[in-house]
Amino acid sequence: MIKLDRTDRRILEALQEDSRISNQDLAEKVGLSPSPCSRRVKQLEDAGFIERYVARLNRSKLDLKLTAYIQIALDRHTPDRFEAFNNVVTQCPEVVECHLVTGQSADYTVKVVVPDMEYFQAFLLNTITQIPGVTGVRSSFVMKRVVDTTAVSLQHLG
Amino acid sequence: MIKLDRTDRRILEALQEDSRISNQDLAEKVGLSPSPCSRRVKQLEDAGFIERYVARLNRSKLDLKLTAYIQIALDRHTPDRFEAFNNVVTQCPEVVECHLVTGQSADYTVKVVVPDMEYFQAFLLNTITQIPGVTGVRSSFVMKRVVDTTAVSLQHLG
DNA sequence: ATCAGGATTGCTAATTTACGCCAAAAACCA
DNA sequence: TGGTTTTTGGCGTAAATTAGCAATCCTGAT
Repeated sequence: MIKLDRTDRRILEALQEDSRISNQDLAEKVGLSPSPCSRRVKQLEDAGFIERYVARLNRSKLDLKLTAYIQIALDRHTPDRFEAFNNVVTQCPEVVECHLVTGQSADYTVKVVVPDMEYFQAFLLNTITQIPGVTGVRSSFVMKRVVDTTAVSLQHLG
Repeated sequence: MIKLDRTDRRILEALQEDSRISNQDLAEKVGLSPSPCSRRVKQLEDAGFIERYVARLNRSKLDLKLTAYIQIALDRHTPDRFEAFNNVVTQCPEVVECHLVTGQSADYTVKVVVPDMEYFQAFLLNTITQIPGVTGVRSSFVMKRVVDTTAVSLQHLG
């Protein structure tokens, strides 16, 4: 499958908003009967357009009150430096995002979700700054979440 | 509902990984029979621990090849400045995250997902820099996604 | 240790949902 | 326009979800 028609796009948009919608309701929403709707969903999964279905939790209710961005610079840009960093960060459950980015002072942008500042400080000291090659570290903290979604725009497709 | 026991945590962890798991499989995974399992899921939803269920899409397959972080500074920190900014950014489908953050040079950190650099440049010029009060704008681009999950750690609860 | 009181579990049954099969309709291409 | 391919929608079967109810487990107090 290569090309997506308007119905496929509407299915993807609906599933981005509510992945637990029943196939019947989804079919009605996109103007299809249940049979072809479930077929298309399965095709979208098999073709890799849908990567996974996840539940989003309320972080503050779960005592995860602090979200932080950490800008990290490495001393050298060698494969072993990157590999070491990636290996550690991938194993940290506190890390929800980690990206290698362009820019002047930072190589990595890391987003962590933790209970509080005390936890964060320990994480920074015991984990991040222990990684070989990590030199510059600069943190900023989220005061207010204005937008936080996983849904991407599909407008450019139609 | 206030306190979560080990079974609740295992349910939340499983749903963070795969929200479309059948109730039967979920029940087996957490060591429960289907009935109490579905009851607990519903309670976790009603109590607000589970906010929503979403599908995550393959961005590059959907021609969304560029992810960018934009650091934005405002000229003044007045309510009308913040309100104007939030209103615009909330309406942009390209914006997947926008946070008011602490820090020296930036007030907002905005994450956008767009098809390419040309689209990004137009978005920056026509949308972001048009918002009253926006002064400093600095962009960095994601070269490699090392970690990108929505699942948060629940270790601290038990 | 024993015994209520409350909460949680597991079974069963009824409703709802999903999925494969097949003919009909639509779209596509020469 | 005619023939081919693809997609659709309805039907029937199988499966899953959800509510009701009795039994069990846990908790806390005497």
